[in-house]
Amino acid sequence: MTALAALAQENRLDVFRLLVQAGPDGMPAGRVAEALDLAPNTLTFHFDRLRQAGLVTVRRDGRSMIYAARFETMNTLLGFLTENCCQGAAETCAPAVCKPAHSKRTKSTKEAAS
Amino acid sequence: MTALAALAQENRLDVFRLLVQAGPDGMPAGRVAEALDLAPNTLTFHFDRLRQAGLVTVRRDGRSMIYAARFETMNTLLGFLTENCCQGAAETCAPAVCKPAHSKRTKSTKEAAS
DNA sequence: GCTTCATTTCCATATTCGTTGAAATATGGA
DNA sequence: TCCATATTTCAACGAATATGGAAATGAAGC
Repeated sequence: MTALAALAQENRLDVFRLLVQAGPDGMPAGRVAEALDLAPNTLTFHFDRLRQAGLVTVRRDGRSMIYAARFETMNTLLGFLTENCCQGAAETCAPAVCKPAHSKRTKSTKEAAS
Repeated sequence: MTALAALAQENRLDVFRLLVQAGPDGMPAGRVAEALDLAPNTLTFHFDRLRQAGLVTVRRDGRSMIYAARFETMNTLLGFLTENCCQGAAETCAPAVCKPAHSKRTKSTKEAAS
């Protein structure tokens, strides 16, 4: 539910999409701010929401903060939404899966895919 | 986007789930209010949001208003979310589909499935 | 240690949201 | 016509949200 709410906001959805495109390596906050033309403090606010929802991870690299999408959570959300749709008839519903655009088969993506 | 926002609220999500369970024939507002223990005016507010998002339709039956889930819109939303996830690599992503639990193959559901 | 760069924290503000109570509207039946 | 039922409309309120400016924090380079 918090993941759903986190994505239900234009700017946050844009941020997440951008991070999905960036792939598992993520991308520094500053580049996101520049790409989406968002004030850095505003962006921090949205990052917090996304992180709280488990949709994003952060790590520090020098003075930059690198944010990256968590595909696992996105897949859980998609699973929840389809389950929601096909109550009691799961077999009639195709499962939805979210993978990095250019899969690098890292540890985390393997887990998410399993 | 409005569909995403519409579902990102506990009560509204519950309402939608209930309507999905109810299937294409839908269910009167009063029954929804009773099932979820929501005040009728509050419920109208949420129905409006869902309708605005195209997630729900209404028709009058006697003094009751019958609300029904629109699977088509839900499928569009799922499509959007997976597209969002598999940018440029759609073939690596399984499509998500939302169907009524007990498919009755009405005109509208056939359209949604196509 | 000082300065610069990247990001966050804090505080204020305007807006939107979800809910409620009271009154209005529409339908069906006696 | 009068009444009961089902739902909506309206006005109001507190809470949460999104955004902005100013100051603080942390890391790197001189």
